[in-house]
Amino acid sequence: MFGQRSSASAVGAPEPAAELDLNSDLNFLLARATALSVAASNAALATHGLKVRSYAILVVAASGERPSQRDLASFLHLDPSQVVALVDDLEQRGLVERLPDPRDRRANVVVATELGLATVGRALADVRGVDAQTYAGLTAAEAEQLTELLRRVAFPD
Amino acid sequence: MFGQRSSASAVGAPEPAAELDLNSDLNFLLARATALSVAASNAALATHGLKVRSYAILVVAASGERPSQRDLASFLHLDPSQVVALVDDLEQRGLVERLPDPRDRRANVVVATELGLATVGRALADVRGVDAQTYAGLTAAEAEQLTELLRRVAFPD
DNA sequence: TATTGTTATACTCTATAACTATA
DNA sequence: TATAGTTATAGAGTATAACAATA
Repeated sequence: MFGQRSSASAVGAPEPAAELDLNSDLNFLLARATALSVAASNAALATHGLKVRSYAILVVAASGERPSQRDLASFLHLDPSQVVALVDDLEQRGLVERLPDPRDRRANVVVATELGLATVGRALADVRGVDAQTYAGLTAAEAEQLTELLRRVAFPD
Repeated sequence: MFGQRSSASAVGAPEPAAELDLNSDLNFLLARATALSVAASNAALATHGLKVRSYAILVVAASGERPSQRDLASFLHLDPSQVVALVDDLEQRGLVERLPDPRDRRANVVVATELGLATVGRALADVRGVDAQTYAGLTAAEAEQLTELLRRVAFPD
């Protein structure tokens, strides 16, 4: 069902509006592709005790950027109060540290520990593994193309 | 912050792993683009008392496909128990009807009413309006290209 | 025996407001 | 006066198991 639009409606049924085809709807395709991506990523991350949100925090903490919790919140589109809980969890497991920001005594800088760096490296490899399945329908060039188009949507500037 | 990778880390900081750049990560860009899309769509749909999930149900109900609740669940990646609540809401507001499936007395077929068709038409127009903003960074050809690439990811067959 | 719709339940995710300490 | 982190809480979204009617 829903593979292609039926060319004729059932006799007597109210006429459906024209362009009501979710298979061509960017919002719908985006949501569905993301659902597959998140499910696959979470499966790959479960081995490491991570989910997409905690993994994203860990990746940025391991990037060398030394983000504050506020930076993490705005970059990852999370509420600051959610970052607290996520960093709490990662810190208790020894994957990240909260370090004082020398330039603002209100702020914490979140940095991955050595264990955190090792963990994110292994997690990344596993995510790449499931990505091969998730994006199996695309060639490498198409995946690169998709990345560029999505970047323009995700970061409108 | 995070606009481009810093070329040099702070002295003495642990060396970050190489390809830890979320700005090039398909999973991350997909999630972020979807978050923007959902927020914009929900804002456009609020006027009509809809959100993306109830809107999706209504769109399929208005498509002439005459889906069962089970069809809706699998196509929209929802649990059948969620479809119950969503269809309840739409039915109570007179936007869809549950009709008996002549070929299976267990199943309901979900069909948009005349009011539902009118509503989905107006909602669609408003969603198209915010889409112009959401995808403003893309030309029409690029949006079409993105649609095709996402379709291959969202429907792996 | 399997499937459709349904109910109940719990768990995750997300959003909001208020507080404290610093700026 | 505004901002960073925190706490508490409620709402939305999601997942699971079990049940009655029907296949």
